[in-house]
Amino acid sequence: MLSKKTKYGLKALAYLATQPDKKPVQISEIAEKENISQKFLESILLSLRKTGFLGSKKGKGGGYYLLKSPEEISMTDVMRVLEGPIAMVPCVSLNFYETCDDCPDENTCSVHKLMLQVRDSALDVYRNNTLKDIIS
Amino acid sequence: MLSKKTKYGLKALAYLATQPDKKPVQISEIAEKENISQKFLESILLSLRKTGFLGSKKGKGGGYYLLKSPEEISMTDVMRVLEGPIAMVPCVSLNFYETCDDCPDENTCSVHKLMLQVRDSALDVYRNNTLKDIIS
DNA sequence: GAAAACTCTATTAAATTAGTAGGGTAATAA
DNA sequence: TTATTACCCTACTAATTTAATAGAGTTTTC
Repeated sequence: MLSKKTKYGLKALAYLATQPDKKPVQISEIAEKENISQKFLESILLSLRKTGFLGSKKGKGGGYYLLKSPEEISMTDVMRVLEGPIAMVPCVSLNFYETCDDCPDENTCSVHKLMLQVRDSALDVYRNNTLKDIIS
Repeated sequence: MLSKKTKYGLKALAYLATQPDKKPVQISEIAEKENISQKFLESILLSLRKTGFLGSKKGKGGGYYLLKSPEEISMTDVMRVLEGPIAMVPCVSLNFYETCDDCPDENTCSVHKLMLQVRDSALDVYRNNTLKDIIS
């Protein structure tokens, strides 16, 4: 299940991407328009800023804005930052790999075999979508 | 993230699928070989029996066995029973559809658009894999 | 210098997960 | 028929994660 954090983060990014110019948008505006708890959104935007997706400007007339253009923002990167691993089990994760403590051999594990395919198919989707692709 | 329930359920099904004949296999044997808590496995096998994947036999020499041959068991069905919805958000779920309370319009929702593709790609994988395909 | 807006820390309520405990019931072989 | 084996069921719980909420603090800009 997709976490609210990811959902809200994606919506906020999409909202910023539809802005005509690069003028900062206030948290309160995004929160209201996208029906998101302002405080929760605050922490999400903060993490998107720390990971290089957003810039922020303080003071009057401040807010958040995209650091890159929407077509340069890959869903792969966004999902990894917001949701974490794309794989459904750590033993098939590219960026968050871990061995399973219960599994004696990955190569003969049926779960591994299936989840590898699921990961690849999900990666395909994310790699083929930038922020520009998903805004209406 | 894949739940342990699903993981264990898949492993148990795979274990049963590799049995030479259709002789019932005891819970204790599967639990031991696959490193699964016996009691937890018990509840998982029970749900697989109630949903028509497994048959069981009581008494001495009893246990669980597959009701169909491995190539007739689709991962789509298994995943839906063990893990629940394949979609990451209810608004793109085929079997567990729900509207999002926060979203005014699905058709213009970026999250919806992206998750629809993810669901379809996952479904593709599950539809193309039977139990037979994932056993080594 | 005051208002606007971002930043940070801490706390919490609810939900889910992954078990654990323990007894009860049914079927089979001997 | 009787002992054993193995399934069946309910209830409880510890740990973790999620989704906030509260409130104070800091920085910037007009």
